[in-house]
Amino acid sequence: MTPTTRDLMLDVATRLLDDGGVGAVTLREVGHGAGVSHMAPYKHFAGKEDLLAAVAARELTRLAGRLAEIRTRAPDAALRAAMRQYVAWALEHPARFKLVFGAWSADTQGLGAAAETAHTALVDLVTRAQRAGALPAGDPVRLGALIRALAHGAADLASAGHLAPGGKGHASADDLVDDLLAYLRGAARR
Amino acid sequence: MTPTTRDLMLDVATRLLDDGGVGAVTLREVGHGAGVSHMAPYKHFAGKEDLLAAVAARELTRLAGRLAEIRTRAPDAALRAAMRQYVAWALEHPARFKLVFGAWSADTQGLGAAAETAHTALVDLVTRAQRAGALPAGDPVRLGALIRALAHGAADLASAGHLAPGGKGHASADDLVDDLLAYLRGAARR
DNA sequence: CCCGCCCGGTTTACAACGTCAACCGCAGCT
DNA sequence: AGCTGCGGTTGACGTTGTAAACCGGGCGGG
Repeated sequence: MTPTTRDLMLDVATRLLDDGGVGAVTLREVGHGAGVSHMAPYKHFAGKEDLLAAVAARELTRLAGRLAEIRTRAPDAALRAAMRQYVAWALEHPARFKLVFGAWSADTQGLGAAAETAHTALVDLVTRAQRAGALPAGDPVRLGALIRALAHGAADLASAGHLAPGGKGHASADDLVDDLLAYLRGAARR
Repeated sequence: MTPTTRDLMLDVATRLLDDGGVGAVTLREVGHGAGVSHMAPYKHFAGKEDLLAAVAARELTRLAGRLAEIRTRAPDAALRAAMRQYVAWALEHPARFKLVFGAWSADTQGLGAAAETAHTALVDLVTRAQRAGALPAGDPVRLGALIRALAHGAADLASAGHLAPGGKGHASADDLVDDLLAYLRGAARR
């Protein structure tokens, strides 16, 4: 089917997000970009917050979907691939990243549900890696939180330009993820 | 000496930041809160960005100062204390945290210099911990980046409410820092 | 067949914000 | 005394989020 006006608005909002940050998303321009008036968005969203929440939910769902695809690979490589995917996405779309993983004012739009799905997928990857001997034993939820927190922090710092102030010890976000997984793999063999 | 109008404005801006996020900091209200008109801030700052950069620089300098105090403790405990300080500060003042560690448009106000100071302090702590056998060998800059990235990510996720969706595997940001340091301490003994 | 209703859309209006421009009084130096 | 610059003011403008009121057309019930 031809895309609904609502979906068009989501697309426009996402594009604005990408080349100007959250502040550059203007309801008026979303309307105009979708070929309607500046008030039309209110017919589909309760307000700006709600629009952004819808964008975030769609992005999170897509991200979770790509994580799910990765699940079909070998357990030990899958986790690393998933974290690289996460980091690469964050660096390529910093504004989407900040929106999706920023504070949500309202739990509208099934944002929580999408997050739950992504979280479950990660825990699954961790469990499989543990069984493959690539991660130490222990609560997979907690281990997943550790890995995710590192990937998140590395991506956030890198995207803000706060990694590698000097050119010498230049560790990229990917490098940090690899470092952590290497240490954890070492801990598994003991 | 009695505080200058400029410092008053920084205080007002910081307060607004704390109870409303970056979006709630209004130049007009900064002026009004400092007892002057809505245009007075422009006599001290080039614009809103510049004001926020000044606030960020002051906060970063203070944070670095507290890290420097910690340096006097025992090497192995100092690093953990520093990371806890970082996390606690982030959770107590989420808006300041996002401002200071968000993307800086302009490097005005000595923001870069303050960051360099804090970074140096961290690397120093890491080096001392390595000598004390609490961390594995390796480039201290890179190891510092790893630890900082984890603390940053854990604090950011926690402050956004994205840690521990289920009540059971509830790992706090502090817990994650402890986990990482424990794994690293284990890796040092090998 | 016609009537009324709702849905997606429009126009108009308003208040808040960042910022530009012009003006102003006073301290301090020449 | 007069000029200058700094900290301050008032007023205006354009942009934004949002409220309110209006409107046409498709559609289900009489």
